[in-house]
Amino acid sequence: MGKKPASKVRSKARYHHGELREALIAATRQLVEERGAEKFTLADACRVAGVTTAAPYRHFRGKQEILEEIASRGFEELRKRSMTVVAERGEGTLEGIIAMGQAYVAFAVEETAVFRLMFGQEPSLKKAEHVVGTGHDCFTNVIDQVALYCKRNRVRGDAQEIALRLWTFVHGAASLLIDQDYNAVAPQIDVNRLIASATPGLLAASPRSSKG
Amino acid sequence: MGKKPASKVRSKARYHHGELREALIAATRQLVEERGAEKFTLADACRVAGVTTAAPYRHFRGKQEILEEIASRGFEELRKRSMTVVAERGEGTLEGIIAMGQAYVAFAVEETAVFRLMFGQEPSLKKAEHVVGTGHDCFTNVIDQVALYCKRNRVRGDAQEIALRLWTFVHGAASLLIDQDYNAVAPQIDVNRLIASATPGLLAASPRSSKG
DNA sequence: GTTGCGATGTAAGCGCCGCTAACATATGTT
DNA sequence: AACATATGTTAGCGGCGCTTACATCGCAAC
Repeated sequence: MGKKPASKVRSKARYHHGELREALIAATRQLVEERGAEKFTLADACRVAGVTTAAPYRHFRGKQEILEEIASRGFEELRKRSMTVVAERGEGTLEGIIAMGQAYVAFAVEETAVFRLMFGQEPSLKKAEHVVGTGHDCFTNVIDQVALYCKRNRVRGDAQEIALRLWTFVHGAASLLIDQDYNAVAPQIDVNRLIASATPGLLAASPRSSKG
Repeated sequence: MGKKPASKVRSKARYHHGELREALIAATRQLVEERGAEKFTLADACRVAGVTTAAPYRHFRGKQEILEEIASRGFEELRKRSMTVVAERGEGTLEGIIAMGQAYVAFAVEETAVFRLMFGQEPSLKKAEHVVGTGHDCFTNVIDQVALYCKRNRVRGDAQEIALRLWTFVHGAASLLIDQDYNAVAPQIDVNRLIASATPGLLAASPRSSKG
């Protein structure tokens, strides 16, 4: 009992971790992906990283700030994926645009918790400048592709509005899929096919709609 | 109404509340709408209802079960709204279907927190039978309208798939709107117009080839 | 009307959380 | 070597979800 400097099983019970910031981000990301962002506790992340629960406050203002960092990195990765996929399928083509949508959903499925953080309701995240900034860059990419498509195919219509339609649809698909809301209604749905089949209709110019 | 002789006037500090279950549901709904479902604490609801924090456990298994009840009632209200709006605009018409989508978004805007509960990721809600059931009924309504529309307009295509497309789009619009994700990209967006302009394209049968 | 009992509320308390303040240790510059 | 700073620890505050044991109420049987 009492105090003693007895070493633990750990090779070297360092007093200082050394890379605690990154270690906490990694632990948080893992735990959030496992148990969901709502059930995540900072204390658990501390245990994974092997530090006490007060340690994180040397690197982050609080729990929220770790989540912000993860969301911001998520936008960067999503943008990277989009650009990669479009480069493979062809800039400004229908196939490229469909592939972007499918990549969006794939990201949501593979990094569900990060995706939820990125687009969730947490108001403090909406105010974090670098989060909003990376998100905006991400969308600009879509507009560019749509504008190019419209130009090539002589589609009359605002590229921004068409891009918004596409984003809306694809985001809906991703949300309903990861929240398992399709299950009660169409458990066997193939979302990639759904996107491929809906995209052409969304890419058309706005029809003269009969008021709404 | 007054099948019960219970005193309507709040007498002084009764030991028994009398209608605690409903009072807690009401308090929860209010608090969740004010501060968000994640920040909501059962203890606060108890304070609003004027009881101790142990009282709810006579009526609910725990915090989660109150939220389930609210989600379930939300589905019922959403279905009611949908049916009302379609009855006004015309069964199986384009206008009726657009109006349903707009009603969906209106519900999400007016009852944001309830909407999030209904379609959120909380896994325990997905297992609650009456929640899933009412959600399913809600969607069946959409399929019926689309099927009727397709028959009248001789659209070849699976009504279920087309309904899924519509739901996907409209759910995406509602999500992006209430999570304020449009803000970083198109702050002035008119979602009702977006729905009206996108719906015709979504109602078409799956194209066998894109234009050109 | 009294009595007994189930339903419903309170009081007290456990373990966990986010966060803070004061203290201890490591790191690097001079 | 000595200090300044960065980084981790110990101890603790208030709050939460939930449980157990006790108090009170309402109603039915006698």
